[in-house]
Amino acid sequence: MTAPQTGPALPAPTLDDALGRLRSRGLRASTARRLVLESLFAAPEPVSAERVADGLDGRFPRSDLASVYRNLETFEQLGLVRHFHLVHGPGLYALTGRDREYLVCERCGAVRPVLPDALDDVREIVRGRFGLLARFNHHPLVGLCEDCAPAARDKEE
Amino acid sequence: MTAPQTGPALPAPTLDDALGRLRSRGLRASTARRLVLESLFAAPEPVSAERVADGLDGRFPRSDLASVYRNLETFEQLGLVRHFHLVHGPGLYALTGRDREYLVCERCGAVRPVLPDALDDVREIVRGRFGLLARFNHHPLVGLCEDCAPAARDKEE
DNA sequence: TTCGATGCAAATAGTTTGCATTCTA
DNA sequence: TAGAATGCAAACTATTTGCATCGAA
Repeated sequence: MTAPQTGPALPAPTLDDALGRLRSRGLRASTARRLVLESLFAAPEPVSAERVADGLDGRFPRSDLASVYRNLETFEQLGLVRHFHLVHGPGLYALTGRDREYLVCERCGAVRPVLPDALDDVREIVRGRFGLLARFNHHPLVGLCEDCAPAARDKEE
Repeated sequence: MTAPQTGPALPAPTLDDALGRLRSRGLRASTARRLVLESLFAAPEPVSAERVADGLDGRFPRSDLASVYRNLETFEQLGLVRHFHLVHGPGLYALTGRDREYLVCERCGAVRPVLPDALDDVREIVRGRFGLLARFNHHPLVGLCEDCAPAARDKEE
């Protein structure tokens, strides 16, 4: 298992910028990598590796899924990309510089992205009490949304 | 997909109690089910389905993994069992009445179980601000522990 | 004597790895 | 042209499902 290197989160504003970052580290700006990056720049929302491999549902040529995973990991190590997990489904990838934290309903799956500072006071409580620096950008804060809480309460007590 | 029924969380203090609960719902107290319950009563810590199938690493006779999953789900619907996910690895199962919430370090995997009321003020903030009833018993509160926070900060900024 | 439950095998989702081939620097 | 990256297949982890058989009530 490779050490979990998150990499410095230095967003690349343009595709050429990102390719330049690759080259400057001695990595190669291959067609396959360009394709993945194009998809990420084109996607308004975080996307799964599979959607990237599908060329964003056909908007770009297909690429190999295994290579997409490898390349997304490379980009993540360079700080170009971040990925996170919602409760269900595949991991989602997005360019850095668009970072959010996520709240998810474990019952209906509803996702709510929030700006990181919206949870700073929570972070402060958890850090003070348990010495843990809480982060909700890679794994979300999970709970029950207003629609689901009543139904769940009935079943539980 | 079956509707996510959590079931009323009524702990069964003894094995016979749990078997009785099965019978009272018209379900059968089979040998396989007895075996799973024995493992859960014998385990001091939450256990994976695989460890249960292995008879708690040989302390009990083996059982079929698929049946173990089926039975754990049945028990969960009866409110006898709860399961939760840490960041890595399989889901973990434990008898109800031992409920905890979990804090996990996303970098080193360190797990810290806490009593549910230790996070009540966090719950209150999140509910007030986002209308989400936060729960950290099924999916943990994830962050960086004191050992890992400095290393991660270096790589990220 | 019924259904409910079992055990085996096979399928599933998401992701990773091995390896011969291809392409970039 | 050397070594990085690709593409395909195969492995992998955790879990679920189909189905013929078995067994508890």
